[in-house]
Amino acid sequence: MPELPEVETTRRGIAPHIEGQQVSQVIVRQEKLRWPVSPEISTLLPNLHIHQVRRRAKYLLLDTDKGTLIIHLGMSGSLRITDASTEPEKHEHIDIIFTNNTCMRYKDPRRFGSFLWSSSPVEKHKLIQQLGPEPLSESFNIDDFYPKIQLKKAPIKSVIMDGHIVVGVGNIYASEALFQSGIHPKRTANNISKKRLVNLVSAIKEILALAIEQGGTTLKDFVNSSGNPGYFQQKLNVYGRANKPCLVCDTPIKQIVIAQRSTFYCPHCQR
DNA sequence: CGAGCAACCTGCATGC
DNA sequence: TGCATGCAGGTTGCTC
Repeated sequence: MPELPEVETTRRGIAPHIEGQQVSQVIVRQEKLRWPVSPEISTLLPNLHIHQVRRRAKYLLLDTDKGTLIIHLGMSGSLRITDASTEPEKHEHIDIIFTNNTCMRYKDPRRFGSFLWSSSPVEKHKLIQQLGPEPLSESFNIDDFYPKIQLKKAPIKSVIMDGHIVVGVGNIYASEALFQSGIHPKRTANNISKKRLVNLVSAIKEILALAIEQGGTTLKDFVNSSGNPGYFQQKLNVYGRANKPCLVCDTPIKQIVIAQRSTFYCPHCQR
């Protein structure tokens, strides 16, 4: 499920339950994720306090005195808050249990996610260090974006999904942002006017911000729920709407493949 | 170096 | 009903 808005929604859902809490026990039922679960999560994390839950790109960062737990939800990962006495369901691979018996439980059927440990500072960690700007921050702006784009002759959709350029734009919102800004997903990145790229930057910010805002409404269900915020009933204009009429011009939406990922666009609205 | 794509997994919808 | 196939919200790291 996780695109950036889902990860941020997860962060907001778990933070009030675990910030300031002391870990009492960690249970790893399945250590084979995208990478093996770091052993420090079993050996070092117990007895430490979680000071803060942060997000960088689609990574959740749980800070302690001795380092940071880096969690990525991959394609199918989710976290929920439950009680340590509840029985784990299928594919619930990891429990972080706290001294007040709260349990943060990780479920991930496809196991593309990760639980990694970083001795502080986490900003130096291999996976974190190379990340581009946060889409919702000032550091993602046209003055930095435009010159970077001039070096790219890949399809614009691939470029906005490249975490070195900007983080957090996943497959769904890439299609949606390009529709909103009227840009054909296959258009060569360095062949787009600055004016249109200004619109693209705005579209990415608006779409992600709206999705996060709507995700907030699901937070009340975070405890003892699936913990899966889903798609927020967000109105998707093109994603998943192959052959259906464009909501603007009625032209059938097209589905193509770019860089092995399904891509949706309106051949009339997007050039 | 950039671009393309194989790989890591399970679940689910579809078609024969 | 059973089985094969294709597809799925991510990202690294390999090849060319």
